[in-house]
Amino acid sequence: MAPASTARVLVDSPLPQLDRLFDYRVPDDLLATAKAGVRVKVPLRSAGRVADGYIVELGDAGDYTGTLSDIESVVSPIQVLTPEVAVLARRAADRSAGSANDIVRLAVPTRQVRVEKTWRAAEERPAVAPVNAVALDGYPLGAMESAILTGKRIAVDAIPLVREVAGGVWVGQWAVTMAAAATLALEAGKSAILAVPDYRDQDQLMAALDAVLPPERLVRLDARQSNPDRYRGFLRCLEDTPLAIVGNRSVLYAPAAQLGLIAVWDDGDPLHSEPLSPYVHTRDAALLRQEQQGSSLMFIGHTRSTEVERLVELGWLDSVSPAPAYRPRVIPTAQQTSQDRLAAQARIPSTAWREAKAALEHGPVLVQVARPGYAHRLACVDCGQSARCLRCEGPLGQKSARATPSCGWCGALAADWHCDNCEGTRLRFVGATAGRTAEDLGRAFPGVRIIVADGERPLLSIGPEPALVIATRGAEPIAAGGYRAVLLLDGERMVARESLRVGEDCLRWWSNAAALAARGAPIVLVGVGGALASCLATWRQAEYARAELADRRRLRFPPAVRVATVTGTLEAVSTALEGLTVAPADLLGPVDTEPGVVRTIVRFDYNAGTAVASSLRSEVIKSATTRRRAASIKGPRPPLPPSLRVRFDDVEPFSE
DNA sequence: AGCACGCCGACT
DNA sequence: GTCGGCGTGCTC
Repeated sequence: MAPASTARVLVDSPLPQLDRLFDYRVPDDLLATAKAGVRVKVPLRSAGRVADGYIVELGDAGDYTGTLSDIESVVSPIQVLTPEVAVLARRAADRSAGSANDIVRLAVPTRQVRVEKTWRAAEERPAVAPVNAVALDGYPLGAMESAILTGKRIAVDAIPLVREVAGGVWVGQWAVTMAAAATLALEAGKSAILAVPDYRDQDQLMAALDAVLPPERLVRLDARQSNPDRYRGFLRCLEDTPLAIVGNRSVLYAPAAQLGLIAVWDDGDPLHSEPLSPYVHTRDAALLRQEQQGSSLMFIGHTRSTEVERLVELGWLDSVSPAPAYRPRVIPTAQQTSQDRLAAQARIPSTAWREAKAALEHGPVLVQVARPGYAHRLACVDCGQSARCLRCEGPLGQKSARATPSCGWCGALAADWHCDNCEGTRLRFVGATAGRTAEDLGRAFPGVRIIVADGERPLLSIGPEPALVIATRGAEPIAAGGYRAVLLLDGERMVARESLRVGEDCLRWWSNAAALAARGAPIVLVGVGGALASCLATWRQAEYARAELADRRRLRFPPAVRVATVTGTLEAVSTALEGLTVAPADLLGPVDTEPGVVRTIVRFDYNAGTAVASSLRSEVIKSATTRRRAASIKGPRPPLPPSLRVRFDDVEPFSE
């Protein structure tokens, strides 16, 4: 067999028009090292002489008929872009009208020559001992085991308790469940990819994994590591030994020997949403990779996102619940004034104050508060309900004090607005109420140790001693043995946020805090009623997701449909949308975002996704290769018009 | 992005 | 007759 002398190369360039494979000839002296997946340098007539890239495949040239250039050099013989990841990058990019390169940049860390040398020098790697799976407690016997071993896709309700995994180290039980699932995959000789939204979750999961796996089976991959650490971990993933690979969203693109399990914790957390182009959400990356590699897939959380609920209803995911069921003791409370003067000053209702006071005899008490400040909104003067667009139910806003209110989603002017609750016609601004301070709260519990945890004062865990822990939502420390009581104080303010996902988010914040309580400890939800409060109290988060999804179907909002936001000059956006001949797709907008820039939201059904993505992708390429007009004017450079930008499945425009 | 090719105004 | 302006298009 003649050695393959043609290589198809993915050139590392952010330009959308270069996002395809280029054919190069492999010169004889590089035949030994020019394997699929290696980094190479290749000449590109323009774009600055030589470009970096990866060999994606070897063998036959494509349909290109010109003379091929030679690969200039092989940067390193390590095959860092594995075939699976190359395919995944292409698919993820295609689905979101982006570049495979942008995904590859998340997938392959920057090269560290020293690290690479050490790794290659360690030729004889010690044989690793087989892994013994640990029992998966708290679920129907065998349900999870068979799902993981037979490549099923499941949506798992986490057990809302904390557990001690080592002397004095406590984690959420979800982490123990995920770690046990990973041991099942490893025992079967397969790798596991475990994705969590933030570093606090990552620490918990690592602690749970440390307790059940030897260190040589465990790899952490995340952006906070130093470059050498990250590259060292990455290289270990390239070895043949199956590993548990832990990280945040980009871990979904890690190379993994014999991938057997993908598990995603708390997929509703917005940190799973990738902020870099092409903005692929962890959940979507997980779904793509599961489909491609046939591993098992597990979404686990205390709440169910509407996206996961949709997949459950489609039969794509099977629901798994704990057995025996455990339900935290949630006490919904109206906002009634406390008898105690200091508690009343801190606006703590009497029920909450009494529960906390009693619990503080025995251990720590968690007080969850909202983050300070939130955006102003318009509401009906008569009944106080949030003002919504009569056409699409989007939130109304005002550009200036005298301007006619308009919809933040579809841009429609609300000139003859009337309240759909009480038929009132007058609007007013609702301002933020001053947040309660730690001092206010502390005064209501004289003599108690106060601990504050928020963005500025992060705190991962605390001991079992009595203390009042005041934490902003999402920053709650884990208490050894669990909190003796949990007060969810600012529910009313959290619910007032203007967002499509506000209900889901609140339920998630409250449920995650409630899961930090000791078994049977009271969890007091203050000042919130309705479906949200009752779903929390009955611990039926899936039911809430079901109702929420039904609403979104009625309104054609994501995730009942998919959306793409198209941003740019009015001219660029309208040209792009004229080219979009796909039905069924409808448009919301255009609305002005900043001077000279408009945004239109394209809504379409899931089965139109491929067509919409490829159509918008070709418009992006067209716009990137033909916009030259503004540069011709002499003198100080005019602000260059932002090129056409497309972002799929972003819910942010529905959150203003 | 860069860089080459290509078709109209003032120059040795 | 050419030198060179930057609009247009391509990159294996």
